[in-house]
Amino acid sequence: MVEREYYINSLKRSNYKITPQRITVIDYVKGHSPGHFTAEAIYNAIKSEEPTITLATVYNILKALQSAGTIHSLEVNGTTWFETNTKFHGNFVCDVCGNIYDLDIDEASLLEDVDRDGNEIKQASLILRGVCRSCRKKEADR
Amino acid sequence: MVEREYYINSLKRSNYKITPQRITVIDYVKGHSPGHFTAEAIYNAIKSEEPTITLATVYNILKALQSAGTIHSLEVNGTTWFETNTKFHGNFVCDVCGNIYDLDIDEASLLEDVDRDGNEIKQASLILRGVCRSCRKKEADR
DNA sequence: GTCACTGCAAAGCCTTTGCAATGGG
DNA sequence: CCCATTGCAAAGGCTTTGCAGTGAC
Repeated sequence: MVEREYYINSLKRSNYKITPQRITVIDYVKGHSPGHFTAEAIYNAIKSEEPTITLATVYNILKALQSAGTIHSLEVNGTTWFETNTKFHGNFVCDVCGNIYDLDIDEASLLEDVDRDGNEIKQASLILRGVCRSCRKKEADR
Repeated sequence: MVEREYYINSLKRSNYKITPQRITVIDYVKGHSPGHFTAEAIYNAIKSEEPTITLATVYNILKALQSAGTIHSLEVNGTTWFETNTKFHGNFVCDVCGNIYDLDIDEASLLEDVDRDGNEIKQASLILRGVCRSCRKKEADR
């Protein structure tokens, strides 16, 4: 598992300060990795531990973590999801239950043949949609 | 170029009615293909021709076209972009100028090795981010 | 001591909804 | 004719902003 220090050092390297609120968010996402989180879900999960924190602060922290390169984000149906898996992969979104699953995909083979046309690619995000295994099973049972 | 009839027939096949407003939107996106449009940009572009149309109606029409399978959408920085290119490809978003460019990518080679794990994949959307050729040129000139 | 961060409230942006009137099939 | 669609206004969901007070370094 990735250590708390990894997130802290990355923040420091990008000139962010280490606050208790940031530690709490780090511990939460680190403890639930790999996974996919909305700002609100994180807020609800940690507010008992950090009673004065607000949703705006959670957004602020997630932005800092993202800018430090330790988390990624993806947008699905108008809401932003964050994930600790920064290695390239596919995010499979189930249109039935809304869950998001990681799918292994080789970035090299994906991008090696791309005609970049002079553009500089810094990041790639693959979103797949469909029906997940468990929802297909439920449908079959009806 | 794809004909107007293609969009109209697709709508009919999905039991949508053909209204003047829908024709106007179809003609606009068809005439600007391939390209990437926000609902608001389409609304602004066509409101002189269709003076009573509202943004809500444009959203409604885009939803119908998407559900009929003739356009795709992607979310970037909180706003939805629509495109007529329904063949799989990468959408390269320039983080400097905000423009979106299509990149050819072979879907087969991308997905052939994926362990689908029982999930049914219906759609794939690849968003790439970075700095586009023309913005790199501008940066180099400074 | 300074400047970034927090907490709070309010605003902002994009998109959807509710509803009466209209018109396409 | 009927029901989907339109136009309008208002609401809704998610995210950001402004600002005073606090605290990390």
